[in-house]
Amino acid sequence: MANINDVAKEAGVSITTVSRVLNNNYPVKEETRIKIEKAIEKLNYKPNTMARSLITKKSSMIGVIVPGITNLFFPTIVEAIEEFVNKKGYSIALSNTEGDPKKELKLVEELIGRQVDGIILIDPTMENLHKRCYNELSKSIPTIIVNGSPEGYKGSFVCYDEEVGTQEAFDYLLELGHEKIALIRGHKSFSYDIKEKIYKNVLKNNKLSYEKIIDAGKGNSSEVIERTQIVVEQLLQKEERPTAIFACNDLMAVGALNACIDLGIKVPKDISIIGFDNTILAEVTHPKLTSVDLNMKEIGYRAALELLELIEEGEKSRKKLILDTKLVIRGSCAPAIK
Amino acid sequence: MANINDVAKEAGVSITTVSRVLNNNYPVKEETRIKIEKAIEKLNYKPNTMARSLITKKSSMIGVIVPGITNLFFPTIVEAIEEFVNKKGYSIALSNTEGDPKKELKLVEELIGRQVDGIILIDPTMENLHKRCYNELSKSIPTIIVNGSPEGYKGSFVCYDEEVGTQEAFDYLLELGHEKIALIRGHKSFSYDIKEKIYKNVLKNNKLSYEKIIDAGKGNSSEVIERTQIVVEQLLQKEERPTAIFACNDLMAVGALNACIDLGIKVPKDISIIGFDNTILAEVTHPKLTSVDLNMKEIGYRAALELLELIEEGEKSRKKLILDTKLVIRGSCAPAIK
DNA sequence: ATGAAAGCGCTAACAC
DNA sequence: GTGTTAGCGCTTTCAT
Repeated sequence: MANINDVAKEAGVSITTVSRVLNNNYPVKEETRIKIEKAIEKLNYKPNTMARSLITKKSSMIGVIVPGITNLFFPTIVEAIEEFVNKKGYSIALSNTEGDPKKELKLVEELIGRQVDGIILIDPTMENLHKRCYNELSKSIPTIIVNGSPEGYKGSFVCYDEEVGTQEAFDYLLELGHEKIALIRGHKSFSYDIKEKIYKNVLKNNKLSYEKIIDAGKGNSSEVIERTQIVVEQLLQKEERPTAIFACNDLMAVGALNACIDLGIKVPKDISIIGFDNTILAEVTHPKLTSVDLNMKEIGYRAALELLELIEEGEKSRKKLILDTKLVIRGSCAPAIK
Repeated sequence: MANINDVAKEAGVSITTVSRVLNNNYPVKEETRIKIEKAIEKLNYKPNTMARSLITKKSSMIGVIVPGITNLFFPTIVEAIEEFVNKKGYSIALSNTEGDPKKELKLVEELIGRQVDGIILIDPTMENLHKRCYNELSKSIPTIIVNGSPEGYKGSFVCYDEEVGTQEAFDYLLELGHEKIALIRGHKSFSYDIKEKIYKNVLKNNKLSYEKIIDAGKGNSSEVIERTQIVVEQLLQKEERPTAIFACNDLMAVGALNACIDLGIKVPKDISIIGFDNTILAEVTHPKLTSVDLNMKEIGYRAALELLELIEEGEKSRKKLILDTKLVIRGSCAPAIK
């Protein structure tokens, strides 16, 4: 690969002058500029970003860390980040933790070694968050945490208000007259815990005695659908049936829906099902799922926006951004049958 | 940020020695090593990957370019790439072209400027492919093209055999006795064209006179579902109805399915629907969709494997890898009613 | 308007 | 086993 020296030689000028036309930051005689541009063209020269970054201390790279690219809503966040950041001249380095706290930490180190200008950490593990791993980090490099429990984290973050969104979903079910509501959740995660907490509050505050919490196990891909279907079928064959099911994500809602269809139970006439995350799945089922929208696109956009501000204007103060969720009403809920 | 000089000073040795314990490539006295390790720890020193790469001419970065992260199957490929490559000590830089040929070219240049060790170009635009934009590229830097039409491209690639997969799907419908098959496709793309070609061949070879090609328009997200639903509803209300629908992707298959459900047409009893791509959508509908699996995970894995081979062992010869597709039979197809 | 030279943080000859 | 030094490709003073 040709370097700046080759170009300078080819054009018969010094490397300084080449650098000047490259960066267009000092006056260069039109004639010289043209000579240099021709040389660049001829040699197919591309400036070495790394050498440049070494001096300028700016890599124009943003590190983005996700727990899993195939989780249905992360691509939306990542796309929004990429779009915004790219317009401002940055690229993204994407890493996948697979939910492993150790790998998460390792990847952060790696990104720092690569001199990224900032890091967006999407849904980091509770473990690392609780160990306060990221407080120091956020002081040494611009960092935004997305959608983690902010608990104990002293840096900037953007998240959705899971509590409010959950509450809104339950309120909707209550309005429809449901008194026997089951909750489907997955294995340990802050997100499930908080929903369970609200669920229990709702039961208490409304003096509802029916309480059923079902665990659909681990994972975020299609196997959760099958597993949910099995446990929900068991639930529905017991004597006291819920009139509504609150699923902690859309995958579980689909599983619940399939269980109903297979048992000949009509949704929403006999049972209402409400999902969470409002992924594309909610638009695919029949009936379409009523689901809580997390506004992932906006979250990605805001995270990127805040990060670039942090990078370009320095940390003025910690930013906490809590975005609204929105209940998207489709066809999977109906008034409770008395 | 501390640098190697700071560490050397702190430990009272030369930077060379520090470099040696960092890379663990030359013998260093145990005592000295410990001193240095302590200094590294104390200063929270992380080697600057860029400076290192400048010398070694190796960035350990792989550039991955996709037309859209939110397309349902790209995350699967990307994840497979990330997983493999990461084990071998590489990271990935991910860019999104949004299907724009200009942006695609720009992003390639950018990655080269960043000194990536190799590039995986997923589903590049026909436009750039036809302009032979990537023949030179593949000579100057290890490059794998995934899933493009290899036509005219002289470098290495891995793709699935769309023709065979499509043929297999049609054969399956024929076996089931279908003679009136409609095709739903989207706007111009190699992938749609090839399916249409096979479709027409099938009709000709089997002397089938029913021919219906429906265009569901652009895009790869949920709006395609709605649009397909509308056009399919129109189709089904005409006098001569197909007994089977071949959808060029799962989104379109879902749209077709929804159209049937809304019109009270039973799937698969009255109409069979076959999808393509075998995304998670195929497992979500009811009935579940019979769909052609493209083996995206394997594709990602093989692309990464071939690329690293290219990088580490040099280009021995052009590799063409054509992977098998697999028809996944679920519940959306049944024998034709006569 | 242009060039010479220093130096970003690191590795790799080469000495000792 | 350790240090000195050159230099990767570039930007940036400082001269001219």
